[in-house]
Amino acid sequence: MGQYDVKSEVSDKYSLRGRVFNKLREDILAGKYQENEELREVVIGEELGVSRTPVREAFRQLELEGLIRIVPNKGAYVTGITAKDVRDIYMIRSRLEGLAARWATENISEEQLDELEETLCLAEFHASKNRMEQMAQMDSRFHEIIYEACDSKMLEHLLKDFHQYVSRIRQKTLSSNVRGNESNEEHTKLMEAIKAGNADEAEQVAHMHIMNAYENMVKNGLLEVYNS
Amino acid sequence: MGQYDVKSEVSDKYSLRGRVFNKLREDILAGKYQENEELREVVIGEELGVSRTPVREAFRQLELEGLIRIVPNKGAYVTGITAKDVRDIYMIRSRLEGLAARWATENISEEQLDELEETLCLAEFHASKNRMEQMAQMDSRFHEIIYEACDSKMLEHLLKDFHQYVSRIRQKTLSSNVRGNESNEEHTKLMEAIKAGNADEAEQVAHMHIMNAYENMVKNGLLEVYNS
DNA sequence: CCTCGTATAATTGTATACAATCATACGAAC
DNA sequence: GTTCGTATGATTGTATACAATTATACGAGG
Repeated sequence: MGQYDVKSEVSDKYSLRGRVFNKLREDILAGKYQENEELREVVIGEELGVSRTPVREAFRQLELEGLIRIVPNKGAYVTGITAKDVRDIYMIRSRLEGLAARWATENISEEQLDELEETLCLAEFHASKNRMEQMAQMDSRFHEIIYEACDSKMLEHLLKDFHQYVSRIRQKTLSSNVRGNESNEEHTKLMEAIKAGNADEAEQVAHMHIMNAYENMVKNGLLEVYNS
Repeated sequence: MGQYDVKSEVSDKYSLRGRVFNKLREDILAGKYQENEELREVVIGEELGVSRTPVREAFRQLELEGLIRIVPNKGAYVTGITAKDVRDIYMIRSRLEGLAARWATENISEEQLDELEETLCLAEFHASKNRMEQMAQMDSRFHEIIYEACDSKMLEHLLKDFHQYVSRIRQKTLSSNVRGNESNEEHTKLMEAIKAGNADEAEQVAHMHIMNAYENMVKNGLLEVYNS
């Protein structure tokens, strides 16, 4: 998602620009910068030991990714996330995850199905031991497998972008994850629909899964950090 | 949407980079370049009377917009669209247009509702006179009003990106538009659902509208230009 | 005739220099 | 004291110079 993009393989990792891009994205998603904090080209350049040119190019990409906002002749600022943004993302994701589940049902391979089961099993294990960090990791992996299995670079890219975007939230809300079991149950239902080849069911279950996740966040007041 | 972005206001129009970006985007969407045609930085720069720096920055953005593909140390190439890309876009759009219709139902203003009716009226007029070019313009405008009315910058940006992307197809298929009346009827149903405040109905109708548009393209063999 | 290696040219990647724009500080006028 | 205008500095925007990489041409060897 640049701020909402449609189709690219991004950022060769070994050019200076690629390194700047990846480093800044990582830092922003990790919460290193404050919202609306200004990023100066020379400062970032000095930190990474490069000139302004690759930094500027990385900035342009980060702007389209939606992570920073560039004001002409003024500067680059880290974008904030509002409660409404979070809502929008979850609603959009719910529809797209549904579609991904449908396509995954039609295209998933034996190996991917296997990995899905394995991931789910591990998630339940970690949930039972109350290891929320690892449980969340399995949760993410479960969704990623579906993105890959849906066999659409376009949809996969979109969903990964949104997922990344939302991970900024997780940074703040992970601790209070009380939805482990519920989430795993829904994953199980989804996997069974996919396994049974029931695309309509899979789409519906995946859709509701995201909607429920959002409802849960609201109910538990996890969005109240975004007051603006 | 760069290739799939999530949230940006793009490209200040008055910088050289912004001009390069807009010009190239326009040209690519208008079909000025062949698929996989190489874009050389100096050539583009000379054409527009600017140096390589703004051209390179524009390239980075166009890559994220999905209009070109950059191979490190090699060059920038205009991306092609395959029949599968078209299918993916339409399926994704069907879900997102549905969501946009839902939100529009909840947020649309009197003025916007008015403009919607007016646009629809004009579309029917042009259709009756067999003026497909103008009819298509009204069609686009109808959707745009909904994008704006849905009151979500994020969704609006996504849908406009996809719409733009798909407009490359229209360039090739507009002539054989035999769906004018059907399309207008569906628009009417959608508008009435919005007017009645029936969000569920609006989402469903908008969803089916895009699905039908796609089915129609397939049925009429309009995708056979994309053989790859 | 084909294959491979090297040399040359062309192109992209990065750094730096300069121009344009914007922010701040200071002082004059009221 | 407040307001406005100007001057200075800082920052971004663009152009150019140089480095690194890649493509092409050509010839030697088989």
